[in-house]
Amino acid sequence: MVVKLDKIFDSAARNSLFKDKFVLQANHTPETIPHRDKEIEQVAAILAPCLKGEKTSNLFIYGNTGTGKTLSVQYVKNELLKRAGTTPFKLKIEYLNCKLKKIADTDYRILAELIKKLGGTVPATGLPTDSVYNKFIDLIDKEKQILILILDEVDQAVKKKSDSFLYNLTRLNAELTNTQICLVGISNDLRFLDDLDPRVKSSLSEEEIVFPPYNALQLQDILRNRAEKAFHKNVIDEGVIEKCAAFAAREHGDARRALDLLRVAGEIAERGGEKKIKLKHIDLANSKIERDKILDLVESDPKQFQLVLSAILSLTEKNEKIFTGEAYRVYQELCRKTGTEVLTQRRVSSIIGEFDMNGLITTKNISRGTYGKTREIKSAIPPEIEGQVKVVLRDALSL
DNA sequence: AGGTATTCACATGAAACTATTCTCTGAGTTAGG
DNA sequence: TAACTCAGAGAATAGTTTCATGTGAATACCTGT
Repeated sequence: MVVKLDKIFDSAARNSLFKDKFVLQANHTPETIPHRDKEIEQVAAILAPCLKGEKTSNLFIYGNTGTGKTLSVQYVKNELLKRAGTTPFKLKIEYLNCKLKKIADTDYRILAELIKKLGGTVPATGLPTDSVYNKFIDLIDKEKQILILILDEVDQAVKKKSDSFLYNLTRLNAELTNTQICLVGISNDLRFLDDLDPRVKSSLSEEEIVFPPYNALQLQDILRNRAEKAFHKNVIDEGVIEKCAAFAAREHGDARRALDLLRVAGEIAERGGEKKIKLKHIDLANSKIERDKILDLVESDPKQFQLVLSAILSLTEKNEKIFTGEAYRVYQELCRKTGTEVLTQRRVSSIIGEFDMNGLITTKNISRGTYGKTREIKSAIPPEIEGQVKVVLRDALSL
């Protein structure tokens, strides 16, 4: 055993393809952001008045995941702060990601987090929300300053709660005497603004910027840029970058996805003891990412969901087409075996609906005449992963 | 033959219920003055 | 005496059940030829 491990460690140390893997990680901030000049300029133009001590318009930014929204805004933030040292008043810019669970998915938590970032303290729990608001107001209104709040993934914060939080924030300026607040909302859901209270909507989106997805050529640039720093020279085979970009472009131009792909491909090549990243590694990486995504999803689902999925998978073995009724019967069987309580068909039906949403299965409503109307269920899990999914399910359910 | 009525096996929606998590209030505690 | 802490009451939420209503077409049942 020891000998074997030694070998592994040795080879890992010897022929590392990576120079700096961190560059490919999602949270890395590069110095240059290719193909976003126009957007960055727009953002900067809108926020620039804050350098003169004026209140800027609230800004709302849309765009799919991996289109550089967060990156661009962070970049502008840093540039503004660099300049801010020379201004006669204070300029503060706070960035907050509302999606991080357990940190900021209720207005209380978001406020608590903001207060913490601004140097105040709040008990983790126990205070009424209004008093936290007041504390927040006190804290920022103590001195004359301009505060820019960047709320990343605002849609998440609003989806859970109501939009009252945003409403309060937009009205905040009225209560402040010294400080001016500007809001920058970032969201990847284009429809998000539509089901917002009109008052909030108009006030939050005084300005709007849309970040379009990257096309394949732009993705190539981005990848080349980063690959140069991430890998040693000449480790990337001909066409690899192009293929990476093409894959990611298919996925709505998601740059994050492209970088992941390249990184995982690198890891696979390295583990295989190869000196170069080849085209086949991209394919392998693609299916690995896909596989991990599915396995994660399956693993983190609640037990009842796993039971339903097990039922569907065990039926898939036997025949191509599955109907809700059959699936429900097998599911009941499984519940009895595992000693789990049986959910109603109504619920199982909506669980199946959720699987459809996640892309684990596909369903189609069909009518079978006298034999009723039902959903035709097909597993969308690639056959080569199915085995692993089953193992995960078996472990989780201790079958 | 051609038309329409029925019927199946669920889908889909809305409301009600329930267990768990959050928020809030006031009593008790601490610490500073 | 003001500020903090904490337990328990009450509110909010997520997950589920119950009840109600809808649905497309194969089949059964007419109806007049």
